[in-house]
Amino acid sequence: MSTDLPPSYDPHAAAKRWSEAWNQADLFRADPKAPGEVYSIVIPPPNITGSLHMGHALNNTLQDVLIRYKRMDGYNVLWVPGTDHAGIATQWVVRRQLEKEGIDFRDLGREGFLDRVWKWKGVSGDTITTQLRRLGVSTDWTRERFTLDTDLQRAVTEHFVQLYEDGLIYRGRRLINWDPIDQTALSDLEVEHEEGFKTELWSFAYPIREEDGGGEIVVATTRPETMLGDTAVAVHPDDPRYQHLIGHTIRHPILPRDIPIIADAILVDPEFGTGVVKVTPAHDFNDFAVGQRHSLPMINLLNLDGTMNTEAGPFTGMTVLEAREAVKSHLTELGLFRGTQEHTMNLGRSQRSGAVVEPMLSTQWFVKMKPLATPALAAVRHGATRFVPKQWENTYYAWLRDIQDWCISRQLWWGHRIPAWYCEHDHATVSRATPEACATCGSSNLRQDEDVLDTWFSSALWPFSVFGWPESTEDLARYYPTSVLVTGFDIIFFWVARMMFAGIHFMGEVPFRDVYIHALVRDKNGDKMSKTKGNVVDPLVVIDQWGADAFRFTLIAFAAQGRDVLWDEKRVEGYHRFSTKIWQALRYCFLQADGYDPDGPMAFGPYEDWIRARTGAAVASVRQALDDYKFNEAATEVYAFAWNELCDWYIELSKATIYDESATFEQKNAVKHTLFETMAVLVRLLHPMMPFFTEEIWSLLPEAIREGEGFVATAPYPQADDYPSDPAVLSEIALLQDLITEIRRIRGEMEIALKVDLEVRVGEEPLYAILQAHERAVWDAVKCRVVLSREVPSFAATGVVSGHKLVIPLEGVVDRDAERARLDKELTKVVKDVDQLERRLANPGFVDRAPAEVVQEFRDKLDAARQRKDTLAAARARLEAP
RNA sequence: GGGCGGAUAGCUCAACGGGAGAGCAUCGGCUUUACACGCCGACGGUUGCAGGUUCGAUUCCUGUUCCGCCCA
Repeated sequence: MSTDLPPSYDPHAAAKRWSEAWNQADLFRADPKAPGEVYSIVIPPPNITGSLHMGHALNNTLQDVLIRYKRMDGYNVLWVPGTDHAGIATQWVVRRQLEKEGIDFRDLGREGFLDRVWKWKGVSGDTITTQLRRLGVSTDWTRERFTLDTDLQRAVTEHFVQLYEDGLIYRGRRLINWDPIDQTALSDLEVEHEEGFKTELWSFAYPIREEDGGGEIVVATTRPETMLGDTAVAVHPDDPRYQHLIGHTIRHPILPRDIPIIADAILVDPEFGTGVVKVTPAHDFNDFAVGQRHSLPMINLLNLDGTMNTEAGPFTGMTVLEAREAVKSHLTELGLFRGTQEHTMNLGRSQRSGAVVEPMLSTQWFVKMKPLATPALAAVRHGATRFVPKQWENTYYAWLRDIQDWCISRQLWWGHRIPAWYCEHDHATVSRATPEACATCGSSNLRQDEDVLDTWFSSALWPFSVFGWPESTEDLARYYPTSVLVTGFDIIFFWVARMMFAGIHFMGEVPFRDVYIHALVRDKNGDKMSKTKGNVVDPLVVIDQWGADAFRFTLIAFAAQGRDVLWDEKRVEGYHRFSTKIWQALRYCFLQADGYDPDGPMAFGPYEDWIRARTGAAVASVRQALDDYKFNEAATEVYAFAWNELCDWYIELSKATIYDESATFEQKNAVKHTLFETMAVLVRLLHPMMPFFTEEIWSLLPEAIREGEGFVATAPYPQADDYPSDPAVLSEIALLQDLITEIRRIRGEMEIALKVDLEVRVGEEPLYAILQAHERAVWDAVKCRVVLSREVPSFAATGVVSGHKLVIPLEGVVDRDAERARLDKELTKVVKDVDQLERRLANPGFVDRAPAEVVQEFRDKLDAARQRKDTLAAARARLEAP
C-alpha cells in the first residue's frame, strides 16, 4: 500500500472536516443507559455578554482534554455545554447598545427591553457556541442549557421557595451596597475595592449644646455630606479627653436636631485622628453596627439615583459630590471648618458599572448563610470534594468561615423574577405559582416583586438544574454528582462555594468530586488582559493563524498548576511546528509503506523493541500526568516522545533496516508495522490535546492499524502494559546512542564534515560484537566504521562511552591543535567532576548516613569519571609525544 | 491590617531532600534519500537575599526584599 501525502498539513481544512464529521456521527451525545463508569462535567457557562476570551479558551481546552481522555478510556462521558444570562452584566451591555442608538432603555419598558436582550442573547449565544466549536470541544450539544431556559427558571423558583420555606431566605431592611448608575443592590462580592485612592480628610467642629456646657468636638471625614445623616458622635469610653462629654448632646449645625455623644470601644480608635468618630448608621457598614448597638435612628439621605433626598434639607436634589462641596462651604461659613489633610483610602466600586458604591439602607431579600456554609465547609474538610491544587481550599475556607448574609435581590429587569408577591399591607407571599391571596391577610390585591435574583443564585444550581432538577430525571440520577469542575480561582467565592452549598442542601451530595482550579491568562508581561489596556488576544485570531490544535497545545503546555499563564505568541508557532514535525514523520511512514503487510510475518529487531519500550514509558507518564491534572507535563511528555524518541531516533534507526538490501521481508515488514503502530499510539495519546490534527492522521492510517476504530475520538486510549520493556535492549540502545552522540561531538567540535569518513576503533571484543550489530546505524548517523583494534595511531581523537575507550584516527583529517583543545576542555570538565565526587564520598557523614544505594550510585559515578579522566589524560599526553 | 502565590539560563517555564533541565533566543556546522516549519553540536546558572534543620537544600523551616492577587 502507499498513499501520497501532501508535503504539509492544513489545519483549517482538517478542523472543518472533522468537526462536521463528529457532528454527523453524533459522537459526543451521552447515553445514560449505556454501561461504563460515569465521567461528567458541566461547563462553567460563559456569560452572554459578547465573545470568548483567552480565559475561556484555556478553561474549555482543559475540560476537553479530560473529557476526551476519559471518553477514549471507556468511561460513560458527558460534558454539558451552556451559557449564563449574567443579569447585571448583560443588562449593562444591552443598555449601552441602546444608548449608542440614542435610546434610554427605560423608555422601552420592561417587556420591550427584555425583547432586545433576548435578541442579543441569540447573537452572543451563537458567537460563543461557534467559538467553542472552533476550539474543538466535544460537548454534548443536544443537552445545551441556558440559565433562563424555562425549566431552569423553574429550578430557580423552586430553589427560592424551598429556601424560604426552610427559613433560610428572609426579607429585611438592612444596609446594602447600592450602585447608583445601575440602580441596583449588589452583593459584597460585586464590589471591588480600589486601593490607594487619594482623598482628603476634612475636619469640622460639632458645637456642644450650651446647656451641656458648650464648647465643641472635632470630627474628620472623607465624606462631609454624610454629616447630614449623622445620628451620633462616638468617642472611646476610656479616652480621658472626652470622658466628661459622654452623654452630652450636640446641636446639629445645619439640620434641626440634636445628636448624642456616645461611647463605643469597637468603632473608635483613640489613636486615629481626633479620636472622635461621626456616626452615620444608614450610610456606613461600621456605623450601621454602632447604630444597632446603641439603637440610633437611621436616616437615609439618598434617592435611588444617588442624589440627596429630602432628609438632606437645603441640599436636596444635589448629587453626592455637589452636596459634599456645598456642605463644606456651608460649614466653613459657619466657622466650623477645622482643617484638612491628605488621606488614602480604599474606594468601593461596582464591578460592572464602575460607579462608586454607596452603602444604603434598603429592603431586600437575603439568604441566611451560616446554616448553608457549615456543611459546605465540612464537605471539603472531609474530602468529599477535593481542590486541585490543594492550596485553594484555604481561599474557600476563609470565605465561608466569615460569610455574611447574601443579598440576592437586584433592581434589574434581566434575570429570574423573584417569586414573591405583596399585598397593600406589604405582606410578602412566596409561592411557586402566582398566588390568589395574601398568605398573611388574605388580600387578593397582589403584585409581584419587580426585582430579579442575583445571577449566582441561579448559577449555584447549574450542576443539577442542567439535568432537569427539581424533576428526578434519568440524567440527574446517572450524571450527578459530576466528576470535576474546571474553573478559575477568581470565582471560587462567587460560584464554586455557592454550588457547593446548593448541591449539598438540595441534592444531599456535593456537586463535584474534584475542583481543578486553573490560573488566569495574562499577557507576556504578566498583566491581566483587558480591553482598556489593549493587550487582549482574541482566541479566534490565534486559531485563524495557527489552527486550533497548536493553540490548544500551547494553552495546555502553559497550564502548570498554581501558576499564571503568560501568553507568548511564539510558543504557538513552536507547537504548530510540532504538528508539522509529526506530519513529516507520517509522510516517512507512508514512503516506506510499499509492500507492508500487517498480517504478514514480522521479525522485530532491537530498534523495534526499543521504541515499543519507550512508547510504554511515554503512555505511562502521559496517563499519570492527566490523572494528576498536570496538563503541562502531559504535553511535555508527548512532545518529547514524538520528537526526541520517535523522530530523532527511531525513524533514523529504522533506515538501517529499511534501506538495507540484505534485510529480509520479515525484518522490513516488522519495521513498517512498528512505524505505523507507534504513529497510531502517538496519535491516540495526543488526541485529547490536538483533536483535529490527530483525527486527520488517524483517518489516513492503514485499516489494520486502526483496529476497526473509525474515529480516534472514540478509539481506546493506549495502555502502558501493552508495550513491554526489555532492560537489556534499553541499555544496548543507550550505548549506541552514547556512541553516536560522542562521535557527533568530536565531529562538531573539530568541524569534521560528514563528507569525511571516519573509523572508530574499539579494543574489547564484547563491545565490538554489540556495535558491529549496529554498524549500519552508526554509519548512517555519523559516517563512521566500527573496527576491532587495540592499535592506537600516532594521532587520534579519544572518547569514552559507558566506560569504554574509543579511538578515532585523525591523521590527515584535522591538525593536532584541534584535538588538543578539545581534550583540554573535556579534561577540565572531568577533573572537576572527579573532584566533586571525591569530596562527597570523603565525607564520612554522607557515607554513613545516606542510603546505601545512593552511596553506591555515587561510587559508580566516581569510578566512571576516574576512568574517563585517565583515558583522556593518557590521550592528551600521547598528543604531546613526538 | 490579615492571607495566598511567585522570584531558577537572555526570555517563557520544569525539576519525589540525592551532581539544576526543556523550548525559544544566541553562536558554530550541515542542500543527509520524512521534515530548512529541518538536522547536528556548543555557549549559557552564587536557584532573590540572610539564617536554620540535614551527611546532603531549588526542594523543608524562620526571617527579609521585590512583584502579583485575594480579603477587611
